[in-house]
Amino acid sequence: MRRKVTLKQIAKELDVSISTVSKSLRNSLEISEDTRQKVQAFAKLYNYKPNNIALSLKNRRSKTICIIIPEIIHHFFATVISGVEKIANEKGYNVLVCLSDESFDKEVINIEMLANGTIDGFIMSLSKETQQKRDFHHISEVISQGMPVVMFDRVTNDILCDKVIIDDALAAFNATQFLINKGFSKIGLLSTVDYVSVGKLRTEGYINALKTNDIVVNENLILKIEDTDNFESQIVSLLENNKLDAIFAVNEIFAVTAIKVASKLGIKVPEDLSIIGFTDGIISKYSSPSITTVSQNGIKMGEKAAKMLIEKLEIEEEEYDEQYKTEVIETELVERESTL
Amino acid sequence: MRRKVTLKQIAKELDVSISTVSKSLRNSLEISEDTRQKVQAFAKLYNYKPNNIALSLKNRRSKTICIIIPEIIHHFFATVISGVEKIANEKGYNVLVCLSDESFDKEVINIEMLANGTIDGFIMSLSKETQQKRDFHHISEVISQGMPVVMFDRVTNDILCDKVIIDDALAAFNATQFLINKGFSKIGLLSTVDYVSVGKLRTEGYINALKTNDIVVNENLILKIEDTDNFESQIVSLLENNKLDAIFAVNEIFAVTAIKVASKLGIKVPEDLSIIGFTDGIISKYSSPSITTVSQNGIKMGEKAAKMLIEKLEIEEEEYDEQYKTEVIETELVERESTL
DNA sequence: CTGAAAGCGCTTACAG
DNA sequence: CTGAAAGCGCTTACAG
Repeated sequence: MRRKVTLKQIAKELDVSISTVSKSLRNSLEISEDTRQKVQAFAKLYNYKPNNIALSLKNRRSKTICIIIPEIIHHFFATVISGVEKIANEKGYNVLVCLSDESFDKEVINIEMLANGTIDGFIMSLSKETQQKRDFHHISEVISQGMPVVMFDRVTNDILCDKVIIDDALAAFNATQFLINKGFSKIGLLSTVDYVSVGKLRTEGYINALKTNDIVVNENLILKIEDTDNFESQIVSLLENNKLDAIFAVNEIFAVTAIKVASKLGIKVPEDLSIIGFTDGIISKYSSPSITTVSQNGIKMGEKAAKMLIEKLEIEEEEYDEQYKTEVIETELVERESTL
Repeated sequence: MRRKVTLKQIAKELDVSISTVSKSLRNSLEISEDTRQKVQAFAKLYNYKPNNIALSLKNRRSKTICIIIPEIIHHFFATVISGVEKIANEKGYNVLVCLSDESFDKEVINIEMLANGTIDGFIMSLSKETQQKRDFHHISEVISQGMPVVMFDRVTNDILCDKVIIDDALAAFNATQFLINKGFSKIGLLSTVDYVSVGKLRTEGYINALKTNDIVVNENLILKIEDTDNFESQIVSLLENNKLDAIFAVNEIFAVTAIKVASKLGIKVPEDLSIIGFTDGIISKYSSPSITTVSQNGIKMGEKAAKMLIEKLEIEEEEYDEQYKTEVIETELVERESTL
């Protein structure tokens, strides 16, 4: 077991100073061609690689960014990670992925643990619990210390920072309108509880679409699902008690579960019931029937978020003007088999 | 924008030495109760947090580990991450998640980038390309420098290190036997190309089960899928040209696609065709019909891998004996709707 | 009880 | 052209 070689060791072996070694390796013109060659050859032989921790300390930046997501089960978040990774790696940054598991405490711990030099900035989507508590002190704390933060998807107006979102209300409006255009009027909604920002916005879009088309909003057709574990029975009642034409679901888990429930009740999708989901994930793609859905383009969101963050990181201190932008990424409706 | 406060600044403010501040904060008994209190109060007020990078440099360990996975689309890998995160966080380690995207080069770059101080050890599953090339120099390099590596799932015998696997051949044998016990003999196999270690082993298990039961192995019923993009048509031919009783698929994407194809061809699952998949992911759970599958217990694999890695990291240098273990995690067959 | 010094591994302004 | 020194932020053995 051979330990990693350091500048010091090379200097000793070659009987020159550490400075000379360092400069040689960085191709400084100060150093004679001769020594430079000698040092570089030796370094190569011993496979020298600078210690990144030492560089981080010296430069006061680690070239690592962290993305915090609520859970990995939603494929959308996985695609955002891919987008972030892509841009970050292109620009020479590492990406640390952290999971908050929808927990406020885990979010706080992650941030506090990493904000002390380990990483240069955060990209994050709020956990459910954080959105419910509306406690964002851990985030404002970090921002006030000069660490850039970019929020995506589940964001809050209470924090000033760069954001990458989609127009959730508009996308939901369009999806609902799509169903209305097919001639449907008894349209059910499977949404989350209201404190989840995107759930709330998507619900608004749905309601707006109905109102715009003079369809009476029937609260009985709206399910706000709190617990992800046992909502199948709620959907069963919804379908049994109402003769629905269509369903709009705010994520793909809800959409695919609606399909399962329908098939058990002998309701055919799409013949008897059309279903639109949200997020173009693997479930929507591989489900039978495959699911018509609002594509969020997580890759693009991730790329954009990473770009914004790195831009902030590489800006000169003096020109840092605390201007925050909110980028809205386009969505599109991907038509598949679950709608007529 | 208030920069993070350092020991130096506290020392200056309080007119004591840096050593005194450091010791006070670490509750050293050397320091008088009085100064200790004073320093701690001040530190709290200014929300002092030690700089982790400086600590890493000093301690020559970063308390971060890295998990490299081939792709995040397979839910199995996501569950392994959860397991690793859980144990790592309990033990005060950060987790860096890297994606190799099944690419050899990305794997090499990730490892080289991080092996210089940023992280203390790796947990990894080999990329397809790496398994195909059989080039593991980047891994042996890192191991020879004294950095512990734990491989999981897609491993190789060419590298000596700790490993966490399942008995892929046995699990496949059992799944196939399960189908045979139902009275099926025309059983198709959807596998990967042979260089993917787990695909090969699962294929072996399938073949063994057939042989053990004196069923002739028919190569026409075996599909070795190379490209994940366009294999639907291959499955179509398989089903059209052969009257199958059942299918064993080595991952859930293949299994769910078989269901889709079957339903398009008017073949009913499970009435006309039973299907067993591999990996208990969200697709298997939410598919209609839901899929009977071999559960790999990714959480447990991740937990075990993290435990083994951290154990190696925290062992005293002298007692480090280069003993490598291979842990085999139990699998189980989860029966759902896709089999009779 | 307090502090100066050395060191983790590096870079760079400065002196010679 | 080469090297000693200072410094990034911390810890700790040692001196006083």
